[in-house]
Formats: sequence, structure tokens, C-alpha cells
Amino acid sequence: MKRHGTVYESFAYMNYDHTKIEKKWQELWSRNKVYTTPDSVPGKDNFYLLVEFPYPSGNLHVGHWYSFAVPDILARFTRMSGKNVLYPIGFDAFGLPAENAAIKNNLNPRDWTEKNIAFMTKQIESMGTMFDWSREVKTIDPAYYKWTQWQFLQFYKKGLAYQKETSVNWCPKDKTVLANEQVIDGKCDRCGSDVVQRQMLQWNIKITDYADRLLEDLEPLDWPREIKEAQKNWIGRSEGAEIDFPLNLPQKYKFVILHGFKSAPDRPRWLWAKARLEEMGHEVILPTLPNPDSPTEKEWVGTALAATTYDENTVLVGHSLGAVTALKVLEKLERPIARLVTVGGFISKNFKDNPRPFEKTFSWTFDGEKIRSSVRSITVLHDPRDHAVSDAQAKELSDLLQTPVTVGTSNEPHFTGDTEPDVVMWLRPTIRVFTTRPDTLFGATYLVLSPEHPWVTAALRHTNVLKNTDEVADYVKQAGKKTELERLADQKEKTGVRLEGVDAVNPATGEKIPVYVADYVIATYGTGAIMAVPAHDKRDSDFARTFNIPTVQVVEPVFRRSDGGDAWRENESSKPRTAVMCIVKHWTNDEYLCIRWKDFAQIRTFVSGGIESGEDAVAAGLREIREETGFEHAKFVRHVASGRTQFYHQVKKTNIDAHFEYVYFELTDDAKVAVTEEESSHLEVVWTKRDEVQNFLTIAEKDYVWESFTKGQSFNAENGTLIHSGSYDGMTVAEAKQKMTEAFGRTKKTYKLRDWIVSRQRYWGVPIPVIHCKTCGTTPVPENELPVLLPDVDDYLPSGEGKSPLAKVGSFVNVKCPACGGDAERETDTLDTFVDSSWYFLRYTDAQNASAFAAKDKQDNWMPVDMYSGGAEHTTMHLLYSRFWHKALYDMGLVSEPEPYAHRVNHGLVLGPDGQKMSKSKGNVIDPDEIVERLGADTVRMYLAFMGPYTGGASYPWNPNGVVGVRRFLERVAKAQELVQDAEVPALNFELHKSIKKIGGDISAFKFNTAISQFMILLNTIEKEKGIGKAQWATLVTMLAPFAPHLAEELWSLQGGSNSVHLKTWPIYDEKYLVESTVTVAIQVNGKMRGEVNVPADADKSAVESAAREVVAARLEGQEVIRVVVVPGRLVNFVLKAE
RNA sequence: GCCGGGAUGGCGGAAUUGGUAGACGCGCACGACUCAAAAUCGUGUAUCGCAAGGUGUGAGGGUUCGAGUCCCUCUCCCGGCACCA
Repeated sequence: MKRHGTVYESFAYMNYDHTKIEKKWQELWSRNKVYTTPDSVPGKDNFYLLVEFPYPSGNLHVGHWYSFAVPDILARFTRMSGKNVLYPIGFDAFGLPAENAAIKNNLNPRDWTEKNIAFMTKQIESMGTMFDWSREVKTIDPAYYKWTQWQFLQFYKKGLAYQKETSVNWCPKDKTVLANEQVIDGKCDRCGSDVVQRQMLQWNIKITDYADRLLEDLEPLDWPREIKEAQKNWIGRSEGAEIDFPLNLPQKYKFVILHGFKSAPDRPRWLWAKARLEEMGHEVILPTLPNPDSPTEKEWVGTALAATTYDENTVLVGHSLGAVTALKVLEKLERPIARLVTVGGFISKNFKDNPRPFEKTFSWTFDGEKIRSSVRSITVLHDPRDHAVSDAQAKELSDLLQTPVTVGTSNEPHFTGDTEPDVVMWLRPTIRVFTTRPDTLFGATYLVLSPEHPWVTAALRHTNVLKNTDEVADYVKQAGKKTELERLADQKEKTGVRLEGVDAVNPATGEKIPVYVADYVIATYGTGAIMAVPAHDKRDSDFARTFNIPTVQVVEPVFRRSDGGDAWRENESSKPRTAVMCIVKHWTNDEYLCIRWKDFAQIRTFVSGGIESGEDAVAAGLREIREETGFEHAKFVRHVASGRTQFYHQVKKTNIDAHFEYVYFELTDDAKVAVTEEESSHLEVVWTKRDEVQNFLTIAEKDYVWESFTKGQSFNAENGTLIHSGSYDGMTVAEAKQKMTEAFGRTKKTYKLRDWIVSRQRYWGVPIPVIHCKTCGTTPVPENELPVLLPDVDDYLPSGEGKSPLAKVGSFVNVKCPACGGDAERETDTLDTFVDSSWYFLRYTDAQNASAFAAKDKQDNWMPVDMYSGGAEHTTMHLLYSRFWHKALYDMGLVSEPEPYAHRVNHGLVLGPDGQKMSKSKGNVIDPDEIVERLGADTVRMYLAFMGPYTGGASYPWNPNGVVGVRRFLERVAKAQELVQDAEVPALNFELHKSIKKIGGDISAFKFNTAISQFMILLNTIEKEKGIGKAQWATLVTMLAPFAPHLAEELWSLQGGSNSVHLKTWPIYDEKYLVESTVTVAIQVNGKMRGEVNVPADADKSAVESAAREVVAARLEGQEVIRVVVVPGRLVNFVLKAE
């Protein structure tokens, strides 16, 4: 590889030797504890500048310099400006690379990591930053991860951490589970292998509980817009409605209804429900459960079991205590039944009102797994008005059955009315969909279920539900095999299979609609099922076309003409009108009949006119064509679309609010009847070629009409009113959304954000501190036994089963249950490293604390972080996770602020000299150690700051010549010492004070590049003046300190400065030096630069004008000046009269 | 497709937020020093033109005395999300 070193090698330093001074000062600073930050200093405000702590990969690269050394300028400047600045550093030291290195080279990951930390610490020290190493944090330190574990347990106790059989991204090569964020284009972001889906029991963190707050608290944050937008997008909240579509199945079921406490089968509601179900052809069995006033589990379950046989056509319904009985029945069944419906059910005894006698005669433990395996589909119906069963009880039941709670509307609380239609409705199977467009419900002409939808899964377990079970099973299987990448690649061609033998009912129209399974619907979003509205959704339209499903337009866009004579007149009344607009094709040519209106020259339309009573759109269209143009033989081809246009009718002198049908006709020949005198005097027929029509027409709706015609479809439905929607016709979209949601569903928010899977089947991470006991279940490790230390292991290969290497360590795994003392097993998964980094910034505030992760009063010295600087790649992962983590800690009262970071900036990458991302394979990697050795740390720091603006995530190529240029500048600074004299050089004061002002301002705004350029301008001025006063020089050296800390310190001491320059305060500029006595004013004529003139700064406008007038007198000769614009201190503009 | 950001000399980038476009640095050219080269110093460097004078901030239109900056339409580039209902 050719080294870029030639440029650096050829550089010879003359005025200072960086190798001597940098080492010297670094050691002195360290010895004198110049950068140790006290928790607080009387009279000073605290300022917390945070940079993302590095992973100890082994070597520092230029990116680290960019991340740490450039913000160091801000840290130092802020400190010099009188604040107590915390600028800490540490290592995010758990993670996969150590483990991979261990496996590859047969090393201990801890040794590998510690060695890297030691080496990188030395490298970081060479930067000359003001990091306070006394607060260093290492995530692998047991004193640190003790608190990671402790916090995890607090999350667990709050129900924020839970285990769930989760479909996870599985990397077959790394043998580990990957977060969604770690899957890039269907491949593992570490090794590039194809990721497959696999079901595994995983620890999840309920970040979704915080989705709303993460979104809403983002708004007031003073963060760059792009970061806020990216997080918003990632959370992906959409607001809409859930709507239930009942299914019609040919299948007849046997309903077994178990009544509740103090009830009986002959209550009106059961007789009524029985009748309804029998009407549908189902069989209903209503056993009388013994001693309803003092029931026992044994008697009830026994009676229920004896009442009938239970098979795959059985639907078991349990009301109240009957629901408890039903669960017990299911625990005893050998063959699964079709369905379980619990109505007002519960599994614990904490009733809202009062205790009940059966609390002692029923057992309150349930085998959820057994119950779930005994039934193919489950509905948990709960009444929020229930007087006895609380929402929390419903939730417990729902958790046990792993089925969401269905909220029902009761006639009497607890579903005890004489009739309970909701109960019967829920006895029929239904499909729940999520939609953001409930207003288009009347246009829903089919349903689509995702291949993984529970109803599909359940239906496939039977052989008699679907007529095409095999076909559906095959499709579901194929879809499951596809990775997300493949599904995406197949996007163009929508596939799916109709569920034969099943219909859904559109709850709005009452019509039967078909049900499909298709992989364009994804299981994990919304309810995993959609109502498809092909008229207003591209995807549904594509699918509908393939499967020949009808399309019903239910929203028509509204066009209001806004310019020209027919513009809608706000204050005039309007008349409704039904009209037709005719797209008429020529009998042979691909030309279309357009009209130019003679009276209103600017208006060009299609043939159009009102539909009269007794006419339909086609008849009206034919009539209008004949009347307006005379053509007799037009053939109706198809209806194109509907739309609404609002305009002012210039003849009728009123606003018209017209509902238009756009209809396509073709002329068959040129036969014509005579057109009345009146018509022909008003209009002229213009045949227009296909691609010119859109330009020719002047009407507001032209694009919509023409695109609907040519492309077959226009989905325009955002701003419009409803049609074909019964009593909702004419409503706006917003109105209809609200009304239809009320009538047919309920409002619902959905998020793209999913729960955070934190368990990793890996060795090199924080052990999850829980113990699994057969008797007590999952039990947290007692806090006084923390930390759960990561044991040494013999080999680091994950077990082939996807378990962590820790599973192979018997002494680690086999423990006694902390609750019952029995034999138990330790959890062997470790935590995602994003957990480690979700709270490290808190630890910096109290890094040595052994009794808490950070004392609250110590946190309060610094939190929230004033400025967090880091890479753009962390926008949606680390930044979102740590915001969430902090909010959860906040809710537990463990931190004082809901948001951890007051400000955030993202920086970009340093690219290779070729403008490409640095990579070993491209051979364009810049080794910072080499450059530091040749040119010095000060040069590297300053060059990185000078490349371009730091914030905004922009990336810059490394320019070897540019680096030398910066060193050249530092050489000149060092050389300028020779110019120092006792006497002040007054000519420098203007530039010096301007620099104090600008450099300070620019640093605060992260505009280091322009700050440095001002420094260069100042130096140029000094060289021109060939002298600088001693005090002026001291000011300059002070300003140099944040940028080039070593050279500044050296120059400071050479000049006899006391102590360290880094303990000095930033100079204060004096306004008086910034006032110039004369200013140069630009002179323009008609806005063009024509000269300039020097005038006294305090000259009044007329003086400036006359001075300017003299300069450009020749140009003004013989011209009439109609206006003079004078901008004081800037310019004079003479405006001449146009010729 | 959706969201966000951007487009200025040979290059990285400035431009007081509507007021002299190209600061500063790199590169390049010429000159000084040197036997020579490097380093250093000096001068120049948007572009067309000998000049006077034109023309120029992705393209086209608009607002304005005046537009890199504001508005509309379009093109391209970068980042994020993506069959999200």
C-alpha cells in the first residue's frame, strides 16, 4: 500500500517540536490534576458535556479523535468561560467482538478487553483532552454491572421486563438472536449471513408502554429536527380504529355455555342467546351447575365435563365463575376444542365489590400452557362497567391465555341483561382489523389476514373449516419460509389465497365479503389483519385487480376552483348539482373531445352538464355530447371515477357545488346533428391528442380526472367527502372517521415500535439476574446477592441450541431457589449491551458509589446532560433506548428528570482520502498514531475541527495536504512569538477583539471551522503589522488553548505565564474596539454593483447618498432616479426609471 | 413510495439570516531565497474578455429596489423508514 506519509514526511518542523512538548504537558496536567472535576464549585454553574463512550475494539481510529478531540474544544472553552465542566470517558466493554476474538484466538474475553482498554487509554491520553479519568466507567466492571442487574430487576418488578416466546431474528452463523435494528436487508449486521425467523423464549422490555411519552416528550426537546423526525418515524404511531368483522362459517358448532355463581341456565339472557345461536344452526348445551349459591370446583367441573363430549366442534363459553370452570375443564381435556369464550371471566379473587364464598372452594392456580393447548382460539370478553371484575383481573386472564382483552358493550354490568347482543356477537368468530381510514369502511370489499394470523393458524388445525385447507396451508408454509427480504422483493406481484368456505360481513353494508390470506399483510403490525379498500389504497388495488375483486369508491375529492372568473365566491350562496363529465374519444384517432368556451377565453373543459331527473349519468352524458357538439353516436365504455367540484357559474350567477360522474365514451362515427345557434356561439370543439389533454384543460380537477382515466386509478382520498356510504354520504373524511369509528369500532393507536428484546445467548455480557424454579417460577436474585458474577468458562462457543455458553457451566446454573430453597436453575442469557449504555452517563456523576448506581444528589449536580455529542448511527437505537430507560427510572423515582439529554448533536464520519468510508479492505485507513507522531496531536485536533461544520452528520474526506496546512498555521503561531513586544500594537485591537467575540460564539455553536478561520485571519493581521503587544499575545495564547492545548501551554510558559493556561478565563472583548470610524458602502445601480465609497460610520443617510452619487455620477447622467435605497453601513442602491 | 437534509470555484467550505458571493484553508501559477530542490516568504487565482464590460450559487419560473438566502415547479445527491393498513 502506498502511504500518504510522503506529504507528512516531507514536512519539517522549525518553530516547535511537538514530540517534546506534548508528552511533557500531558504528564504535568495529569500530575497536577488539572482536569479533575469537582461535583460543584461555589459560584460556578455546572455543565455536562457527554460523548459516546467507545467500545474497546483494540485500536483508536480517526473517528474516535473526531468524536472526542473536537468536542474537547467546546469543553475547554466552556470551562474557560467560567463553568464547572464535566467531560467524562469510559468504555462500553461488553459485546460480541471480544467473544469472537476469544473463540478465534482461544483467549479470555476479559483479558482481551482489558488489554485493549489499557492500550486505548494511552491512545486517548495522547489527544490532550480534558477527560476526567477519575470518573472512568467500564461496563464490564462488576461494580458497574451490579447496578445494571439491579436496574433490570427494578424493571422486572414493575412488570417492564418479561419473558415471552418471541419470533426472533436468528443468525445461524453467530448462533444468536438479533434485534430488528441489527438486521440490515434481511442479513446479520455483523456477519452478513441471512437471518431466519425462529421462536424462542426471550426477555423483552416493554418499551412500547412508553411509546406515547417517548413521542410526546420529543416535541419540546431542543434537538436537531432530523433526529426528532427519525425517532418519530421509528416509533411510528398511527391513529385509527379497530373494527370487528363477523365471519360466516358453514361449520356448525356445539356451544357449551357454563353459567355463573348464583345463576342458572333458564335466565332470560341464556334462553335468548340459545335461540339466536340455534337460528344460525348451532347446537347449544346449557348444563345446570349444582349448588349455584355455594359452588365447589369439584362439583362444577365434574358436571361440566359430564354434560357432553368435547371435540373440535365444541365452543366452550363461560360466564363469570363459569369462565373459571371452563378453564378447569380445559386443563382436563385430552383433545383440543374449537374455541373458548370467557364472558366477564377472572382468575384471581380480588373483586371490586365484596368477597364471595367460592373463593375458598376453587383453586386459583391455572396451567396456562395446558389450557392454551386445549383450545384453538380464544376470546376474552370483558365489561369495563363490570361491578365485580376489575380491568386488572381481565388483564390477568388475558395474560394467562395470551389473548388480548376484547372490550364488550353490556346492557347490564357484567353482561347480566336480559339480552346481551355483544355476547352473541362474540360467540361468532370475528376478525378484528386495524385501519387508519375507518371512513372508507363502506368501500372495504374484502379482508386480508396475514399468514401468521391466529385465526388462520387455528383454522388450519381443523380439517373442516376451510374448503381449501391444503392450498391455504401450503401458502402459509411458503410465506413462512420467505425471509423479509424475499417478501420485499416479491412486492410487485401480490400473492394470496382465498379462504374458501368463509365469508366475512362488512358491518357497515351488511354485505358478505371474501377473506384472503396474503403476505402483504404483516402479522406483527396492528391486528395482523386488514380491511381492504381497493378504491383508495394502492396495495389493496393491486391485489384486487389480480383477484378480480370489486372496487367501490367511497370518497370523492373536492376541487374548488380558485382563480379565473369561475373561482368559488366565498360570500355567495351555492346550489348542489349532479353532473356528468364526458371523456369522449375520436372515432379513429387517439384524440379527445375538448371544449373551448368563447365567452370565457381562459376556460377549457370536457363536455359536461347536469344530470336531469329520470336520467342516469350515461344518458345525461350522451345527451350533453349531442347538444353541445352534435355528435350522435357515442358508445358508453366505462365509468371512470367520481369527484366534486365547486365553482362559480358565471351565467347562472351562483356558486355550484357539483357532484360529477366522470364517464368514458367512444364515438363510433362522425355522424352529427345540428347544434343550436346558442350552443355554437358559446363554444368551440377542439380535438386534443392524448398527451396534450392534461395541459389543454384548465379545470382544477383535470389531473385527477385524467389520471383516473389513463392510469385506471387515483387513490386521492385525503381531502374529500363521502359517497356510497349510506347515511354518511356528504360527510368530510374527518367527520366520517369519527362517526364510523363510534358506530362500528373503537379508536386505537398502533406503533411500529416493538418491545425491546434484551436477552442474548452469549457469554460476554451482563448475566440476567433471575433464577428459574419449578415451584416458584421465575424468581429474581435477591438484591443483596448482586452482582451475579460472570463466571470463567472453558469455551465460548454458544451451544448449538442457541443457549449461552454459560448453560454449560454447572456451578453457575445449578442453584437453590431464593424463595423456596429447592433446586433451581440460573438464567443463562446475558443482557444486550444497549442496556449497559442506557445509564452510563448517570454513573459518571458518582462513579465510585458502592451503595447505589448514583446518589440522587450527585446526579442532580449534573443531570440532565447539557450536551450529548455522538454519531448519527445511534439516532434510533441507543438514543431511544436510553431515553426510555431514563423515563422508567424516573417513574420509579430513581432519577429527577424525565429526559436525560437537554441537547444533542450528531456528527458525521471522517472518510478516507479517496472520499470512501475508511476500511482495511480499501486500504484507505488513516492511522491517527502515525499522524500524531509526525505532526502532533494539536495539528490533528485542529484539522478535524477545521474540515467543515461539526454538526448535522456531514462527512468529510481526510485531506493530507489540509492537515499539513494546519500544522503550517501552528508553526506560524509559534514563530509569531518573535514579534512579541512590550508596547501594545493598537492596529491589532480591532481584529483581536473581533476574534474574541467570533471565536467564542462559533465554538458555542459547534462552528469550529469558522472559529479557526478567524484565528487565521488574526494571525495574518499580526504578520502584516509585524508586531504584537505582550498583553495582546497573552490573549491570543489563551484563545489558542481549547484548540491546541499543548502548544498554547508551551507558549504560555515561555512567555512567563503562571500556572496553566487552561485555568485562565476566556478573554472578554471590548465593544469599543469593534466600532470602526469609517465604513465601506457598496453602491448599486438598479441592483447591480457599480462601485464603493468610504464614509464616516456615523454619516447620515443623505450624506451617504450624496457621496455615493458622486462615485457613480457618470452612470446617472441623463437618467431619472426614481428611488434611492440606503442601507446604513451597507449599501446605496439607485433605481432608475425604466426606458 | 414516505420523512428529513442538501446542491456555491479545481477541492473542503464562508456569506452578519433579504444587502458588495466565493472568507479561511488546500491545490495551482508566477516571483524571491538557493548551484539546485525542499522548506519558507511574496503576488495572483470564479468565469468569458487585451480592455471597457458581460456572465455566474443544480434547472425553470415568481416575489423584491435588491435573492445563494423567500415562494412555486422540476432534476440530481446524501441520510432514515418502508407492503406499517
